[in-house]
Amino acid sequence: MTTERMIDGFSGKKAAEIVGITYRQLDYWARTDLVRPTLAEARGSGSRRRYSYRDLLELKAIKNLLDAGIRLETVRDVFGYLRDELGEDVTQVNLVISGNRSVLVRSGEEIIDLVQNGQGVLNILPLGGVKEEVDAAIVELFPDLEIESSAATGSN
Amino acid sequence: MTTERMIDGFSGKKAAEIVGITYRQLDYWARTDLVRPTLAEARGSGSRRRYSYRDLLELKAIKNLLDAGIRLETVRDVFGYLRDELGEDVTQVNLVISGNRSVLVRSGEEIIDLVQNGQGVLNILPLGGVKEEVDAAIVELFPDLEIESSAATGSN
DNA sequence: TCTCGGGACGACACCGGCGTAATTCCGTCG
DNA sequence: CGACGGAATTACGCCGGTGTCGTCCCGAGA
Repeated sequence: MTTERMIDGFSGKKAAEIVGITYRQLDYWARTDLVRPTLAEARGSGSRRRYSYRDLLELKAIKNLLDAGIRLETVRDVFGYLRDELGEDVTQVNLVISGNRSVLVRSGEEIIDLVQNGQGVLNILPLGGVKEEVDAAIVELFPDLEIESSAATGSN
Repeated sequence: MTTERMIDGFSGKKAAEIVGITYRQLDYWARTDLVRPTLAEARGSGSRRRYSYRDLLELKAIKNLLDAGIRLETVRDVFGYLRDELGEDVTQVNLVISGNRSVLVRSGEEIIDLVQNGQGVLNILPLGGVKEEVDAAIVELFPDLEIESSAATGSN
């Protein structure tokens, strides 16, 4: 607050800490167009990326998929679809990945149907948990940051 | 039938064809102790592996997990657990992989519970489908082989 | 405007999971 | 018994996904 107002968002290092990935992964994903910082891209060596709160949600969702043993290649396909549908009501929605197809599902009933008909393997990621995990990590690591349920402010 | 009776089981090449993987994968998996032929191991160059019908089920289950984008490393962990539980009633049972834990689940209700409590990602593989797929592939590729629901005879 | 530090960039290495040959046999059949 | 075909073995290479370093440079602070 010394100057006037810090730029919103999170630095690369902080984003990596919050979602629990290495900086190398964050960097690699940014370069290969998996998750790029929406607030500020890198413009050459020495510049600084700025990640939005929604970027953190995507990063955390990816982290969860990786922890579940999903290949990064598959994650790329999934988020090609998911990026459009990822609205503001991420709460209580489940992401279902069936082979190379991805669907957003609300109720548990729909999931049963998919399992019944289910050919192939279903990967189910509860997106609500993602938001909770990110928020928890923020208050734990950087308690001074304000969180207002789907929007946050970051400082360096 | 010229000699007397062919040795039961499937050759490596046939097993690979039936489950839809490359021979190189089958070989690599056998050497790295993911799926080894139960009827006859390799005893040096020139020898021949013999795979049982249940081996085919495991191979096909693995193939399905790979197609779903699961990392082979994770598959290894899963089958460390699954190999004991993989009884004869593989029909209509679902394999649920939660992180590094794996569970066998019968009804769809239990799945919903898991999703509701669900932290992390759930991978669901319907094992019944595996058996159907293998049987179908056998009759399609080698119609002369007899299939008796959970036991089969192979010739070269 | 000078400095100084953090962060992007580039090159390199490494390991897993195969593909692609060439090689070496075992088995079986004539 | 001698040859031949099919299958296991070995060697080599490739590519994806990171870890590790060293370098370079932007940006904030004074």
